[in-house]
Amino acid sequence: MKEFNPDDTLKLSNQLCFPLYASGKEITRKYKPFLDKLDITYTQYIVLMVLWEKDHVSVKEIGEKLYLDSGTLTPLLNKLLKKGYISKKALPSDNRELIISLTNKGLELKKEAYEIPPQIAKKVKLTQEEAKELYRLLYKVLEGFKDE
Amino acid sequence: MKEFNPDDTLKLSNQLCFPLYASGKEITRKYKPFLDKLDITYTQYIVLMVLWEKDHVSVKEIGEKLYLDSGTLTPLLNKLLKKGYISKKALPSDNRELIISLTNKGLELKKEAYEIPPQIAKKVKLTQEEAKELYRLLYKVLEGFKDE
DNA sequence: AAAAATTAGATTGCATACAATTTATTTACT
DNA sequence: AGTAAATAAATTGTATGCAATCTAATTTTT
Repeated sequence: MKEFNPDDTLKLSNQLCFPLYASGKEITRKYKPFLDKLDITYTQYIVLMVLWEKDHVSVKEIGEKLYLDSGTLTPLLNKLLKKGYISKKALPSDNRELIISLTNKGLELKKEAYEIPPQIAKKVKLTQEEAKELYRLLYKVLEGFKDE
Repeated sequence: MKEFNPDDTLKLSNQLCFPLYASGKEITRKYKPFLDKLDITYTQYIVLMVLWEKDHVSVKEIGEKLYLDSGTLTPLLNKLLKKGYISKKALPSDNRELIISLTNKGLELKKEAYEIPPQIAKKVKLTQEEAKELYRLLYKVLEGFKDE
């Protein structure tokens, strides 16, 4: 029978957090060569993904979907604006809300992005079932964090 | 039978990458209140974890274990040095290598860190089996990335 | 041994992240 | 209506994270 050693809990190899942190970092890195061609970053890409799925959303809504706050989004949206992919407009019924919309150029970009997910999927060496289970577990972690 | 729609691949909800990115970000955020008490950040914490497990390692070795490069580690190690948790010394047999060692203060900090992993584990709402499977899958993703 | 190639860290520049604060606006309350 | 509370973004400050480049030291080649 193994003795319990408090040191063990502090081993990198015993922490779920570390592979979560590292794989999150590494997978976004895999996107870089593909996103470089579109001249956008990973975070800009997921913001565009939100818009491609549903146009005309507030900064707040983008932030909720992506777990990002205005400190990250404000400058990032300004970059997308400068690149001509989005436009901003205050909501008439509530001037505090800023509605983000895709420009034609931003919409066009979607076509070029189609190629990306399959290429990344190829790099992730999991079976269909494993990928599905990983997906389920990650969302369970994320959902579990919400009620605190 | 469902038709295949290319738009579907670009939905946030269909991408494994996004929950990986988001959960990695969110779980490190959960550490903040605990690490604030020790006056260290998450990245500083995992560097110390490497050292707590094996003292006197090179910057390169730390980087390999944590998937971080010198651009991240150099300034971060300088902060840990300033706080008095580590010391630096060039390897006599190879002056390019910088060996990082724990100070007594850095070693002492480990005792205060014992409490942290169990507290985080409590926040992750997974069963033991799920946590284990998630762990396995994440390492499989990380390992799969290595051979490219 | 001298030149070329490699390697370990440091540096620079750009892009997040996020806590905390501020500002403008809107809603709730008396 | 007038003030207080709440809300959405913007701003500020600190800490990564990484690509690209640079520098010094070491190894490999010729």
